[in-house]
Amino acid sequence: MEKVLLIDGNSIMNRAFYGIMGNKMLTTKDGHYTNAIYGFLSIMFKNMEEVEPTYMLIAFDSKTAADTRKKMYEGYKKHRHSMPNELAEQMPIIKEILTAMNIKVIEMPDYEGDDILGTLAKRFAHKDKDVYILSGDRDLFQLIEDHITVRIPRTKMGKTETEIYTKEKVEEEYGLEPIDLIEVKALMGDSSDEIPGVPNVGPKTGTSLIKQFKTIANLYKALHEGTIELTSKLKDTLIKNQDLAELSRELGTININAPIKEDLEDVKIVDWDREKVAEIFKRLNFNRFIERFNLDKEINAKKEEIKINVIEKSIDELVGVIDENLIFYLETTSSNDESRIIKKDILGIGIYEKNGNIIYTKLNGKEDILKLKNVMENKSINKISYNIKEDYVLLKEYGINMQGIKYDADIAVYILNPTNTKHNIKDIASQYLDIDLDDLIPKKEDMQLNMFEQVKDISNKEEVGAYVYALNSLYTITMKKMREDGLIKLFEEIEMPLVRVLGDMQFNGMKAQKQEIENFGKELKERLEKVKKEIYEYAGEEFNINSTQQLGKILFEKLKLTEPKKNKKGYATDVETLEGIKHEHPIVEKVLEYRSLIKLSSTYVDGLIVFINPKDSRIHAVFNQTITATGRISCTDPNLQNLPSHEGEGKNIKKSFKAKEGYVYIDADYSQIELRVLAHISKDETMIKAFKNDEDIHREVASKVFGVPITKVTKEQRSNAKAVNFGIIYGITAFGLSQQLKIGRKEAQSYIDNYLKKYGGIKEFMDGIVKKAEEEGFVETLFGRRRYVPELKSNNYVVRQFGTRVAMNTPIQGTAADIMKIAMNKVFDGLKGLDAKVVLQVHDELILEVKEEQKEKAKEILKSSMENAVKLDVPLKVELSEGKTWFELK
DNA sequence: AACGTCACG
DNA sequence: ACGTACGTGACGTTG
Repeated sequence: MEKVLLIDGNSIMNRAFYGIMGNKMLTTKDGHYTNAIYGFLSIMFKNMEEVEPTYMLIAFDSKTAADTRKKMYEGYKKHRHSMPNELAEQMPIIKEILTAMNIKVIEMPDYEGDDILGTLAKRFAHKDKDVYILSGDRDLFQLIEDHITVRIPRTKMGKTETEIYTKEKVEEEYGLEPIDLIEVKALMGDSSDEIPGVPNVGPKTGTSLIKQFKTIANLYKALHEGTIELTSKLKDTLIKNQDLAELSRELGTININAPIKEDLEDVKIVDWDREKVAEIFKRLNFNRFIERFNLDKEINAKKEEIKINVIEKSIDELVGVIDENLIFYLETTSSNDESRIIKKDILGIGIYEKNGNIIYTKLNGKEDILKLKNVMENKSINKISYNIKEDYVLLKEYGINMQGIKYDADIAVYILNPTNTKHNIKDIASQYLDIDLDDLIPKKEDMQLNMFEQVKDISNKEEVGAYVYALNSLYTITMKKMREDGLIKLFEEIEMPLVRVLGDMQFNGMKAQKQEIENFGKELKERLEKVKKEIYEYAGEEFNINSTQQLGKILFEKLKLTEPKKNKKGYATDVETLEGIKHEHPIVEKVLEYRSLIKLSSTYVDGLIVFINPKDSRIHAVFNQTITATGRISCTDPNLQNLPSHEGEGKNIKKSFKAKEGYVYIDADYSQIELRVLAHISKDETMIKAFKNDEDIHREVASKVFGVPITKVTKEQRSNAKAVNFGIIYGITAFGLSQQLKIGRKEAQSYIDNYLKKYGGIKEFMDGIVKKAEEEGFVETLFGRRRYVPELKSNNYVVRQFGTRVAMNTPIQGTAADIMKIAMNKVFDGLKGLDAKVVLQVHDELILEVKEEQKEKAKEILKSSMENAVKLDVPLKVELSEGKTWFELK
C-alpha cells in the first residue's frame, strides 16, 4: 500500500530547536541560527527513509492559528510565550527549503497545524493509504486508527530515534482507544495549551471515568440520572464544571473537517529543484547535507567561475607596477628544526594590480628581498595584507622597516567580531566573500611529491594568487562593514598603528640568561625528586602524581581523606581542596609542594629555555592581536604575560631576564585602571570623587561598605573591599564573592547591596549595560570596540547569567585595553630617536629596555604617554619602576 | 581534543 | 531549582 507522510512543522521545528540548542550553536557565518532547520531536516530525512512515502506534506500553524480556539476560550494558549527570535527567524527558511524540494507546505489562516494534519490524515487514510504523522506532540494520538500512525522523534544521547504509536500501542499504554483520549484530555485539561479541564481531575481519574463511560456526554448523562457511584466531592466538581468539561473537549479536539482543497495528487513527492536546494544549503553551511545528496555539482555549476590570472614576473617588474595601494601576500615557510622557535623564510610575494592581474615572483635570497626595501619603507604606499605583523618582523630581520601599514584582514575581521575563533585566510574568505579558496587553487594531484619534502616548502604561485585575490575583496568588504558599524576609528587609529609596536616587541624580544635558568631548573629537579620520594612513602606506593585520577585515588580512597567536592571526572585535587585537608595528612602538604615545583620546572624552566634564541640569547614571544574577546592582546610561544610574580619562589625566574649590557628596564604600571574606567563610564559621582582626590580606593570602598570612618578601616576590611571591587568588575554574584572571601552568601550579598547603594551610578550602569546588550545584541567599549553577547538569548539560565556578566565586564576590561593600546602607540612614537625599546606589555603594564643614560627621558615619555593616553573624568595614574632585571621591577 | 590544574592581569 | 565572578596560555593526563 502507498504511504503518506504528514509532518507537524511547528512541532518538529520546536523539537529540533531545543534539541540541538544544548550542544553546539549552529549558526551561519553571519550569525543566524540554523539549528532548528538542520534538526528538522535530519528528522525529516530519517523518517522519509524509514517510511518511504509516495506522498508528503508539512503543515504549519498560521499566525492566527490559535484565534479560533481563543474565541471559544480566551485562556487558550494565553501564556504561551511567543517563539524566541532565534527560532522565528528560521521558520521562513525551512519553508523556503521545503518549497525548493517541491514538498507541499500547507498553512491556513485560523487553523492550527493539527487541524490540517487531522483533516488530511483522515481523508487520505480513507483512500486506502497508510498515513504516518510525524510530530512531537502526543495530542495527535487522538487521530490514530487502523491506517494512521503517529511517529514521535526522541533525542537520546545525541541520536534521534523514533517512537511509533499505532492503535495497539496507544491501547497498551493508555488502556484506551485513541479517540477516547479526547475525552480524557477534556477532563484533565492540558497545562501547556492552557485547556482548563475539570479541577482536581488528573490523568488517573480521567482515564478511569472514560474507561467506564467512554464519552463525556455519557458521563454527564449518568451523573444527571444519578446512576453512578462516585465520591460526592468528585461528583460535585464534575457537575459544577460541566461547561468547562464540554468547552475543554471542544478545545482539545482536532478538527478533521478543515476546508482544505489539497488532495492526494497535490502532495505527491516529486524531484527537488536541486540547484535551489544546493544554493540554500551552501548558504546555511549544511555541508553534510550537500555531501549526502551529492549537491556539489549543482553548487559548482552555479558558481560563476572566478578567474584569477596569476602572472609570474621578475622582482624588478613586480616592484615597478606597485602604486599607492600595495595589496600583497608574502609567501613564507617554516624551516623545521627541533626547536620551538618559529623561524620563517621568505619564499615569494604576490601582489594585486589595479587591472585585476595578480603578479607573483619568487624571492631567492637576500638580494631579491632587499629589492622590496624601498616600497616597504615608503610610508605613502599603503600596505594591505593578512597578518602583517609577521611580515613586519620577518622583513625587519632583513633590515627592512615596513611603514604605512594600512590594513590587515585578520585584524579587520577581529574588529568586526572578536569572538569569531576562525581566523585563517581561508575561513575569512569563506565567511566574508563566500569563496572557497581551495577552489581557486589547482590541485596538486598530478605533482609528484617527494615524501620527505614538505608540501609547504613548494612555492605555489596559484595559492599565493588566491590569497591576494581574496585580500583585495576582503579589503573592500570589511572596510565597508567597519564603516557601517562605526569601527573605523578603532581600526585605523588604534589597531593598525599597534601592529608596529607588537611587531617591534616581538622583534626585540627579551634577553634571558639560559645558564641561570638551567641552574634554577637543576635545583628544582633535585627538590622535586626528594618530594616525590616523600609522597611515595606516605602513599605506600609509587604513582603518577601528575595524574589527578591517580592522586585522587591515593588521597581519597587509600588514605580516606575527606573529599569536599568532586568534578566531572572524579575527585577535585586543586589547591583549594588540598588546603582544606592539609591538616589531615602530611602527604597533602608535600603534594602542594610538588605541584608548585613541577609547575615552575615544566612551564617556567623547561618551557622557557626552548624559546631562547641562541643567536641573540633573547626570547621573542609572539603577541596576538586577534584572540581575546575583550580587546586585550595575548602572548604565546612562550607566554611572557604570566610569569610568576606573586608567589615567592617562582618570581626568581624573572631574575634571569636581564637587560643587555649598558641598558636597564623601566616599567610603568597603570594604577587601578579598570576601576578608573568603571568610574568614568558609569559616571558614578562618589567613585569619581575618590579618584580625583587620589584616595586609596579599596580603603575608601571599605569605609562606605562597612560603614566605618576611613581612618578606622581594618586591614581585613580593606582586603574584603578589594575583593568586592574586583567582583564588581567581573559582574559580581553573591556566590562568587562568598567563595572568594570564604564567607556566607548572605553576608556577601549584604556587601554587594551596600556597595550598590553607596555607588548608585555603578548600579545604574550595570543595569543599563545589560539592557543595552539584550536590545542591541552587543556591548561596546569607550572606543566603540564591540562584543556580541548571544549568550543573553540562550534558553539556558546559566548561560544567560554568564551573558550578563560578560555585558558588564567587557566594556570595562575592553576600555582599559583600548587605553593601553593608545598609550603604546604614543610611547612608540615618543621613543623615536631614543635608544629605548618596548619589550613587553602585560595588560596594564609596559616594560621598556633603555640605554642607561636615557632612562630618565624615557621614563618621562612613558609616564606621560600613558597618563595622557585619553582624557577621562578621572585621572589616569601610572607608577614607574626600574631595574637591571625584570625581578627588580615594581 | 577535552579536561584539570595553575600561572598572570 | 539551578550553578555561578572577567580575560588569557601552557602543561600533563586521558580517552
